[in-house]
Amino acid sequence: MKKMLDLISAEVTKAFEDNGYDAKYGKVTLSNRPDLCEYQCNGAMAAAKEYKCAPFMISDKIAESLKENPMFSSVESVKPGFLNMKLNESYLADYIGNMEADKERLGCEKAKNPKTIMIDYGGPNVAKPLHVGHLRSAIIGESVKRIGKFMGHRMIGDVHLGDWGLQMGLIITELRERKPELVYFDENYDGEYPKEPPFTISELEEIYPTASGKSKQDAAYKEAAMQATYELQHGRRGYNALLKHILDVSVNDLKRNYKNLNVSFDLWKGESDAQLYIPDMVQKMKDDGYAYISEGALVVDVKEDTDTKEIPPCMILKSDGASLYNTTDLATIVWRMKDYNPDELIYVVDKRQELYFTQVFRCARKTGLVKPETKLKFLGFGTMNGKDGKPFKTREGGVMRLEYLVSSINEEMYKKIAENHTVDEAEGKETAKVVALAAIKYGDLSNQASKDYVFDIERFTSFEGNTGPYILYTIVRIKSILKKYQAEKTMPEDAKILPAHSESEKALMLELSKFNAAMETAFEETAPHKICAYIYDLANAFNHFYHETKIMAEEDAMVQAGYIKLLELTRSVLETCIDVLGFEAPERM
RNA sequence: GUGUUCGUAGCUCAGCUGGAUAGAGCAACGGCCUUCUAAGCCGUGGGUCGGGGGUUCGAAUCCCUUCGAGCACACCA
Repeated sequence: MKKMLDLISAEVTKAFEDNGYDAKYGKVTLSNRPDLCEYQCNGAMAAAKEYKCAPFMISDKIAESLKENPMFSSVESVKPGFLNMKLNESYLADYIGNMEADKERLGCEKAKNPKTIMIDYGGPNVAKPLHVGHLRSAIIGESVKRIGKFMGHRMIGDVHLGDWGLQMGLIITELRERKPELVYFDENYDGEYPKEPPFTISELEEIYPTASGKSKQDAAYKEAAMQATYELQHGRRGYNALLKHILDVSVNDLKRNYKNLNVSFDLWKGESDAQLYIPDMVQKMKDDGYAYISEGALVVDVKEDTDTKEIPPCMILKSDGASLYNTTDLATIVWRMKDYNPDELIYVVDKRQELYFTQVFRCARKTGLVKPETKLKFLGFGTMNGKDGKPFKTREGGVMRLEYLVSSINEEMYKKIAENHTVDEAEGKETAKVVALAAIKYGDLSNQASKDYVFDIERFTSFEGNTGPYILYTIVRIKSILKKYQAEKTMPEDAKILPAHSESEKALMLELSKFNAAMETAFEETAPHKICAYIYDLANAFNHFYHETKIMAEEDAMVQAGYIKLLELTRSVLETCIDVLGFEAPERM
């Protein structure tokens, strides 16, 4: 279905043309004065200059032309040259009826040219627990992925594990100190390595920080870890077998954690998967004359004339010849292009890495790692701060584990539920989990991704006003009426959505009609917060309607059936939206 | 120092491809549950959109300047 604004714009544009004015002035926008009208066109004021006459002379003519148009219930030309329009109720009801009939898409067309888009989010480190810093990437990335999928694109989410580098050497070294008898450390061993890992996830999570601490104190220990890293990266069998165990144990745990957040990845690739591609890539950069030695390191210049500041070159290899983060990220682009040939790559990363990614993107483009038309997008997000405006920490000042954060919010939520209703404990806990996740995700996504935001647990668990729980509550109310209707009545065969009987019903319909535009905009601007803003408006419109209209008490069966259809559509739209945001609604709350 | 992002109600945030009276939520105050879930609805108070200039018929929005804050600036990731 075409977007409502486009349909209206088409009519208004035609009126401009019929009166001899340029089509470009016919653009219609949502009204910013809902008390006066629903839609407005300001083109007459802009056109006044070109046609050298008073703006209202133009708007008067346009209004006259549109007077008989069945699309509108009123068209007015006002003061300097505004064109104010209200939609005809029957026209609107038809539009909403078509949305309701389109169960799958709810009037939102899929992209005409579907793209393959790879999205890099998550970025957890192996052997380290997820902490609050990983939350935003997961939440935002998941939502961007789902929005793209809904719009018909092929979205491929890659977790991009941090599974390479010194941290692995550290773990191996510490393990060797503790259990030197393990076969992995016997260089002469050439048999099969055991299938069972020599540690559990909790041991692993304890080993890493211990090793990291020791290496800072003890130079010899650090040297050993670096040596282990080197040997690992140069194919020592036992170490690679250990790496596999570390990965397995860690990834299983990560999957469990992400599942709790309703986040999933199509690919569980890591930095280690890119290593294979490094030698050829580096060689090619040298051969093509892009890479050269500067201050001992191999670099590629990425300066551009339009830069307002000096952009340092992109470093490919350190002066000791070792690879670094850049190398891995570039090599990751190599396999992504080779295996998936994406039209676009999106990185959902902390915004502090912006300069770094500018370098990587330019280098990839310059050296031909990607095609000229491949889009590379940096979606930087801001820091999650505590109530004091400083980076979120535990009370003791440490990094807060994500699992801990989530479970403490779950508990708070359960308390609130238990206060409000008498519920069976199992159901209450389950509901608490669902509502808590909505609170966390909506709280994050309703802010612009690029801004820092304050994560205030109290506010998030208070669930009043513009929050996830408010949206869920609205859905639950709708479900409740629908259930009741289903139990007591049968929907007439020819039931359909009727022209609005009240202002609040029309307002609800107008909000519903914005669905396709909201989804499209959110995709184009990779802006989940626009979906949040939309469903908040929609939920408000519904709640106004709800309070004014006694649906189950309605005596006219056709009118009542029309209401029910309207509610079904409202529920579908809300549920589709929260689904792309990455959470869901319970049956009751 | 250079660059960059930002500064909107007491607090947390929308609005920013220029439009008519700058919007929400929280907090404060006042109404609404014998009636589809009051996690709701209705209402009141609260603003020199950091300051100053400019462009324009018209600026929170665009440009310049200034003050203030955050962040980043090649061998970490």
